[in-house]
Amino acid sequence: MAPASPTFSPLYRQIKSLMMQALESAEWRPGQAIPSEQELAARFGVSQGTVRKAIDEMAAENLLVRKQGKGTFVASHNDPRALFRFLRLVPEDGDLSHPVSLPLECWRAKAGQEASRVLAIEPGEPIIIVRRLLKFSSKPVVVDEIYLPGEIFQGLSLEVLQSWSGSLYSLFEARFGLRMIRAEERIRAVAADRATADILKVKEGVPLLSVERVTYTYGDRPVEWRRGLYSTAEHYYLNELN
Amino acid sequence: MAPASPTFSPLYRQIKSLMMQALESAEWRPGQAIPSEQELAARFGVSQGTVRKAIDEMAAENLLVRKQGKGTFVASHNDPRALFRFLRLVPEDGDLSHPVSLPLECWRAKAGQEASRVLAIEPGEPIIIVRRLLKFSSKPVVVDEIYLPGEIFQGLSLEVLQSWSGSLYSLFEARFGLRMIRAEERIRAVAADRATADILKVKEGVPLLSVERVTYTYGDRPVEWRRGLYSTAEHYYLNELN
DNA sequence: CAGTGGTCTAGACCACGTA
DNA sequence: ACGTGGTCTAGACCACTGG
Repeated sequence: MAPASPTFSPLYRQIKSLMMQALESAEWRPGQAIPSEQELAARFGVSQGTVRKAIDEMAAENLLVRKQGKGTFVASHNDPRALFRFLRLVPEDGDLSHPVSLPLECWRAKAGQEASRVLAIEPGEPIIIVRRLLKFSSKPVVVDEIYLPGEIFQGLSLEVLQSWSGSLYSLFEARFGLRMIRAEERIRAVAADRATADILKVKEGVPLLSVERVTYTYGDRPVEWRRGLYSTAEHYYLNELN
Repeated sequence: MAPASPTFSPLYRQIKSLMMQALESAEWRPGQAIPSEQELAARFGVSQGTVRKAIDEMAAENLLVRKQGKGTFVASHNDPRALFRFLRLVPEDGDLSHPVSLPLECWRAKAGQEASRVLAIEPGEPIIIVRRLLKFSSKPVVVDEIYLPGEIFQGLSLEVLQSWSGSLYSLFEARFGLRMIRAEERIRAVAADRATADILKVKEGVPLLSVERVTYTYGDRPVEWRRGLYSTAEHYYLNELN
């Protein structure tokens, strides 16, 4: 008898993967509209409903944004709705003012054991390390140390960082064509060391949140590794469990 | 001219809300199969596709679980897949053994300011407080203090807790007909007090994760407030950002 | 085999945004 | 008025499960 197909893939998933290619190859760029459902149906030779289901899934994954009456757009970190997608820290009082990013340092180095493992590059390959401070209402709350593959982020410097007014990820998107689509955070409680305590204006030894984040772009490629130390005296990390 | 309808609600959402009623009224119980899509379509007088879309949304919200060839089931906390839906703590080494819950105390009290606010009950109304320890591979890792509305949890006692082998929420579901469907966690870093340090076998003052959780049942009714203190020496809190 | 959910189609009509 | 996404229908066929 014929062997059961072990890898049945419905049409709409094949369409989806074609559309993913259009994203990865930058045929469709962040912020831009993609072709209408009718056009895509014609282009792929399927019905509108099938294209629709592919788009539905991609919208659910925050890759596309549908706007009734206007069209379907490639998600962008410039979109105000995406700004807080990765920052879960919230002020105790309901202060809504945007946090401000202050780049402190930016230097080059070679990947050590841990960085190479996390970023899936060879040990010794160039990386870029950024240190920056995050302020809420002028108060220092987060110190981040960010590790980036040098290969991808050529030309990144403290000047570039300081002259950019938007979020880090919108800079990465605009300047390096890199869209962050998913991240994992590992959270622990640690005691503030001397240097960090000074920057965050807390006492040495105060408990801080240690937030390690690995961020992925298309194809689950890790492209950022960062460790943040969060002062939780007047802020907390908010997580919604569904 | 006719006023524009300010509250347009598509058919499938109306169907969805009818199905939500069937859940809340316990017409359909956790673990049981709901009627087939065909039957529901007939019952509500709509096409199968419309029922389908309602079910799709509810499945996305973890209220229902579809099983091809078998039917659609009401989600249950007894389902092994649901066990880790609310516990995000993970051992540093990939140890997969289930954590064990050890109830320590259970007593009655009257709701204070904070408890009444969070649980949306009147100050002075009866509440039940549970303290319990969570062990991973026989090591104490989490101390929880859990506040429950006495109204709902009548008959809850230390004996009941100790004689239950499953998760807390599966107990709540089986014994009190309460299904937890959503939660918010507020996370901070704090120093271990003496009592907690003793229980978790760490030194006083060690940084711990403070995890405050409010859990909601159908209709966004808060029915649990708990505060956990997590030792993150050999474990971390894992959060996936999409 | 019958029954369930899963996919795909084609067509009609509605709501929204823009011009 | 037109084009977009959003809803709804009816029907055909496929994949999976269990008797």
